[in-house]
Amino acid sequence: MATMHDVARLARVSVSTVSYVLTGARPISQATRDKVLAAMAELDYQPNAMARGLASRRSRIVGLLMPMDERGLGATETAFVTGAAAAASAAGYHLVLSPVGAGDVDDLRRLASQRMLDGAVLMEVQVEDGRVAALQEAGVPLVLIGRTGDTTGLSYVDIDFEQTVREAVDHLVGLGHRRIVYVNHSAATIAAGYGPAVRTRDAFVAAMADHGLAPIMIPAEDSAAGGRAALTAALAQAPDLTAVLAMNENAIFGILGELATRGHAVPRDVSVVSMVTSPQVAELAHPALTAMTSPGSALGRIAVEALLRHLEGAGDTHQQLLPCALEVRGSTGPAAGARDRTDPAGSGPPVT
Amino acid sequence: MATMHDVARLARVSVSTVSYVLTGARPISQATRDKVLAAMAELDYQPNAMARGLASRRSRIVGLLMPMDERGLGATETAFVTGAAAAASAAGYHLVLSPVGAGDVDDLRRLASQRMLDGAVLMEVQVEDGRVAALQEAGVPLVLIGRTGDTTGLSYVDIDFEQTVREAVDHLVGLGHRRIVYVNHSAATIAAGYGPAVRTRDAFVAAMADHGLAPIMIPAEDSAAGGRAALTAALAQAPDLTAVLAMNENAIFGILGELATRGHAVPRDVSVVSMVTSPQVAELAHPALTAMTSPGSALGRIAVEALLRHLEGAGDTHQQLLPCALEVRGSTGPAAGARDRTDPAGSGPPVT
DNA sequence: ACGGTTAGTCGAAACGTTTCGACAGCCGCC
DNA sequence: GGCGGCTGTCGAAACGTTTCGACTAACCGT
Repeated sequence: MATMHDVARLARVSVSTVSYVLTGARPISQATRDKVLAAMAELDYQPNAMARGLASRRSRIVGLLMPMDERGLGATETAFVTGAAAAASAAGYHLVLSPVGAGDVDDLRRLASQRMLDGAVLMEVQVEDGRVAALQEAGVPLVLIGRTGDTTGLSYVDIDFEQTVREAVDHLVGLGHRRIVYVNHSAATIAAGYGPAVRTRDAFVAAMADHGLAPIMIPAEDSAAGGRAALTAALAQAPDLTAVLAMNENAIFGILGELATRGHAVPRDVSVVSMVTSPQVAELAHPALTAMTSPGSALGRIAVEALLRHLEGAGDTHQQLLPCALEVRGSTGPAAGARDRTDPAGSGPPVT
Repeated sequence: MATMHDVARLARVSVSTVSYVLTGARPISQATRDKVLAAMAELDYQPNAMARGLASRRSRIVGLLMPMDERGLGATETAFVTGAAAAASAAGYHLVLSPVGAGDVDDLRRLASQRMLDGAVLMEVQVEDGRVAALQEAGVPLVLIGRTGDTTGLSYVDIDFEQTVREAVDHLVGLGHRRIVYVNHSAATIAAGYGPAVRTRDAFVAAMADHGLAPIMIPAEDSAAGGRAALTAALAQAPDLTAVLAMNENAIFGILGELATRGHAVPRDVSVVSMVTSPQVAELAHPALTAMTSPGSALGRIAVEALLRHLEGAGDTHQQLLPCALEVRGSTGPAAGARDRTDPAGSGPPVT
């Protein structure tokens, strides 16, 4: 394995000159540069990452911190990971995947003190998330995918849940639906302060209120069984429901199954919209799900790019919300009897 | 940030003594050890990962190399990743995620020469995979998830496709099915030498032959649309099919959708078995899919553990096949008319 | 003609570990 | 009772970079 010394000797320059050619920290004449580059090429030189990291105090490694609980990742979270990995790689950085949840603050403190990470991207951020303080104390720049409660001075990228819920509700109301049930994550998840669950809940209440409608909300465990149970509960609470808006990628199939079991046809009897969903998942259902398509890998990419900008010295915070895009597929249609009904809220007829 | 020097000074010992306490490379008296540990605790000392890596020529970082193409990862591959990350983390190693496919051999050569990786786990291994040679030349230990064509001297963990296909076919034949269609990955994927596609194809032919049955095989693009097209093709080729065995996690929902569209009830008219599938995905279908449950995160964990054993100096190769476990759910049942039929192959009646 | 920049290069000192060689003391054993 | 072999510790030399200070030569404006 060739070192800088070898390159310097072959090019008949000093080691520092070789370094300057590589880093550009000082001007180097074209002639010298060419000699050095030729020597590098001949020796097939690659800088030693550890030595570089030690001397420069920059590892060129960023961490992707995510809880690694029970069930692994959904399709949406997986897209964050691949987007982040691709962006880091494209910028010449490395991405280490660390199973560090909001609870593992001690592990994180240890990790951060090792000076292995130039910066970190946090996934699955809770409204109160100890990881933020731990990293800040260790002086590790960070960007969130998601948001804590108080985001002053913090950089984040998140889904614009307010906007997403509003569009979904508008779509359903536009189709004439009035009795709309919102199926969220589990009660425990909501209580734990999981941002998407909390924010969509509030946004749903607000969006329904804007249309003069009463919000009906049911929590669901993240599983097909949870979805079935949720739909059963929903029908008990609102037997006349005509639409379901679901936040829960895992429960949605249980909801569809239970609807089928009970003989409710989709979308004739009940319309279904899935929120924050990847197109692949939406296509799995039959009929394919009308869904709010999540920005997916773009979110991971933007987070990493913002982090790298911080590492290059940019001091400003990057705060950005991306909406999910409504993609109408086969699971939504006009509300049963919508044509016969007057529309006191004034939401116009379905736009085509 | 405290360094070893600070610890040494506080404990009134030499720097090397502190190092020996940490690494255990030489014996240290209990009294000295206690002094040093106390000093470390007081200063909240954490070793600098870069310095350690440089001096020891071991980064404690392992790479997880996977192509990062179009569609991202399926649930099964995601499980590999989380399993690998958890195992690495538990052993005090870090796991870097590198988008390096079988084609990006030059990138990999560069990465390997940087001496950042102590070892690597390869995912999505092709039958001919240039990454193996690149890593071997760079002297980077590796473990495959999957297999190349020639595995002499190579460590790998893979799914036992032969066994898995055999069990799936036995299950269907045991239910009286004779006309069984195998839906594989796309023709291009098979042609590219993607191991799972090739091995299951061969295993299906063999398993069917053992039962005296003719294999019917259809490739499918990895999408719902691909599944629909495949089923259409299958029915054209074998209108009397009673069972579908599908390798393709993405196509399976298209197959189910097309069956529903054509009025074939599952499992009354057609039984469906999904291969190498995670339980969560199997539960998404209605009825829930009878499936060969993939070892999931265990595969990633075992691969990393084998790699770390190599790094600790173990010279033997680790070659292991894990079968998928048959989990009978609602998508399989007796073949239509099976009771009236004699069974010349001697496969007994369905076991209950 | 002269101080003041600037471009270009060099040597050496970090960076924070691990590891090698040396050595002191002690034990047990022919 | 000298000797080989342990145990425990130390000092110093790596490991392969980056970066700082210094130096030379050329060039500028006056």
